[in-house]
Amino acid sequence: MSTKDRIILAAKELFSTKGYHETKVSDIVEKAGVAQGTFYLYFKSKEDLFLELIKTLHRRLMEDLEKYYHKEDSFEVKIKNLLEDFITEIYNNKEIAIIFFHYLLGINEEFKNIYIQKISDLQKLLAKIIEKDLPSQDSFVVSNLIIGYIRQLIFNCLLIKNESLERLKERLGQDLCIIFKSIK
Amino acid sequence: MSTKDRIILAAKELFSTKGYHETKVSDIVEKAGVAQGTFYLYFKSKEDLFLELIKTLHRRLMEDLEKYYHKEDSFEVKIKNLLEDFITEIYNNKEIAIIFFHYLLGINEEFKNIYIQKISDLQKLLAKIIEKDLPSQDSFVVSNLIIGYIRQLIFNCLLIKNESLERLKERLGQDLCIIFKSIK
Amino acid sequence: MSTKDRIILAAKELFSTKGYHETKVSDIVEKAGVAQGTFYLYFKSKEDLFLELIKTLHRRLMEDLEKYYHKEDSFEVKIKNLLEDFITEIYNNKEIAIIFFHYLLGINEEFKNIYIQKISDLQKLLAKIIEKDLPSQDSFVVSNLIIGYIRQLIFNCLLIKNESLERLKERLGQDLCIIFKSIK
Amino acid sequence: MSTKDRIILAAKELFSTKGYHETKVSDIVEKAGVAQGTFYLYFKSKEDLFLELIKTLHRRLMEDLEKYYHKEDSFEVKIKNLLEDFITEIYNNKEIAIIFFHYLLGINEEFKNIYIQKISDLQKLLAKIIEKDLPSQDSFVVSNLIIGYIRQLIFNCLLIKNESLERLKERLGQDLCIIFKSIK
DNA sequence: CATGAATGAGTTTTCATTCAT
DNA sequence: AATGAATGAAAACTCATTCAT
Repeated sequence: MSTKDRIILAAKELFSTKGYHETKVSDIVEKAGVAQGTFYLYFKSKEDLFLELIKTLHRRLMEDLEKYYHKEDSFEVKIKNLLEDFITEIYNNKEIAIIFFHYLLGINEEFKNIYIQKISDLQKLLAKIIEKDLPSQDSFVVSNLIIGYIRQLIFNCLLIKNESLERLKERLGQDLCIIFKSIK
Repeated sequence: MSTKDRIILAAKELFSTKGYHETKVSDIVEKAGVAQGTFYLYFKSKEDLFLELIKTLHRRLMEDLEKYYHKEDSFEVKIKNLLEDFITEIYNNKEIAIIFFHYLLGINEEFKNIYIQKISDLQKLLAKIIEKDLPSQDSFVVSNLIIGYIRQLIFNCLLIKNESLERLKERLGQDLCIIFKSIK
Repeated sequence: MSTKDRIILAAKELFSTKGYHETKVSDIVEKAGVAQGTFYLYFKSKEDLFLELIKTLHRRLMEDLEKYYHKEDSFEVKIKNLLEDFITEIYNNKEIAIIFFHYLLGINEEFKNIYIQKISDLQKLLAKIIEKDLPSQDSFVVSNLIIGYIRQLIFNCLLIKNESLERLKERLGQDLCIIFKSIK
Repeated sequence: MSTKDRIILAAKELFSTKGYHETKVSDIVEKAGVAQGTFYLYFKSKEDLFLELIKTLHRRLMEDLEKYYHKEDSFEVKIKNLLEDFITEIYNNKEIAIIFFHYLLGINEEFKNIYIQKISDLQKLLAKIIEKDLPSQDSFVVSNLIIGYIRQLIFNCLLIKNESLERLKERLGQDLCIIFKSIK
């Protein structure tokens, strides 16, 4: 693995365990097995690395959603597939997902604004996708509920219980029944 | 207002705007209009004050819920009254609610564990309350969904839009219809 | 002596001995007998303290010159008194004078520009003062020579030989004879 | 141009623009278009390169002066030719001249001593040359004034205005008239 | 000869906390 | 009770230098 990847891996794990401020650059480089200065060959600052992680996940989640914008499946099938893709991406980037959905908001004002912006991007795109099947006001409420649901799933299944991807999809299947009942 | 209250008021506002780490003791005392040393007459440390805020809100929310444990109303009436009381308490302690539900988890490992403990206390009590009307497995899922819903409400209505208590209750009423559809 | 003055005194001596970059904040606080953090109670940064020293001396030298702008003495008397006042001020702020006239230019680009600006301020004011007695082109050349002479005096008498104020004035007297010969 | 010369050229320009400390080895190699490690094939250290530049200019200036030690021209002709050679050498090594005459003194204690030593070498040789025409005490004062004059010329004409060699010699001619008036 | 990734000692700066008044 | 000057440990970041390729 490249030096840069070793640093990223160490950072992801530490940020998701200890939070942003309590993760020192010295923790990261120690875990990555490189010298302090090496960190700054690859990242301008601790903040720079942190935002790179956040932005990468955000871009991927957006791309995952975009693929569904033109899909012509039935509402329930589309939502089911979309959410399965979404939580697969999240599962494959557990640590950053935890950081993104649960830590980012409380770090400082700058990051708070980034969180609000990025979460609203996701929510709006989701709303646009389901607008074809629901009136626009409802699509907004539902997209909001879905984001909240995903966030809760990350907390319960990844942050607390560290469940497998299979278990995650299983839960999703069950919960979708309830959700569909409520919105149709 | 007493000196201690002035410090608490300043701290609540700053923590909820800037987060825990970015709020300096010097910011708090400046906003409270007292000297640096005065802070330590009333609080052992910055952490001590922070936890006092968190614990106070948590205790109040628990007390609000407990009152409903022995209520014999119908499920829907009980839940509706309970949530109205709950969000009223939250509204009256907006800043700490934001800190509690959105910031606490990401500060450090110690606070993460406190968050997990306290949020699970709330959720379990809620589950116990609705267990009378629902099978225990469902009560767990529903209490979980309700906490997630409340959290989302705090984010959208208090943190981002800063809406009034009336508007909050209005939304709650509308959303409960959907929620009840899904759980019955 | 106040803490701030102790820091300033230590800084002046160290900057004038070791230069700006080789003087560490840790050197200054050690010499001043205060803790590292104390430095930052009084100065925003090392640069901030350095510029405060420079600006204070520059302001004083400008004020010394300004007093002569409206004096109606003969050219030779005026110049003699003016230069005596000037070198007295310089003598009383030896260390900063050495920093100002000999070190400032070579520290970095920012300080280079400050030096060019401030030395040109002094030179222009001096030129204005002697313009009454000399044609404007000559006044420019002469003020330039005088600044150069003062600079050389600081190097030889203060930086290398550390001579007394009396010896400095004595030299000035002798040298002025030569200078007057050349410009009249 | 050889790799070594490319490094020297880059270093000269950077040192004379930004000063010693603010010029990083990474700046030099980037400007020279070579790799970081290549620097150390040709120079033991940054200091080593810097001193090589300084010593080379100093040796050349000393050699320029030495040629006049046995010249039997009249005082005025000798001084005029000598200074023309001197400023031609300086003009051809502008950047190092600026570093030598204006930056070296303020870098650190080691370089300060080197400056004092080298400038005093130059001044003493100059004094020896003019001792044949002037009493020894006067020769010292005059050599001192000449060095001060040269320094001022470098500041005004090379560092600030970047004038041509022709313009430099023109000024020298004019100024020498004044200087000769004062010392004879 | 040349490279450039890696090093780690060294520096500035921050800030929670203390304590004499 | 209240002050606020002083502390010093701890953190982010820099950069001259090395060395395996």
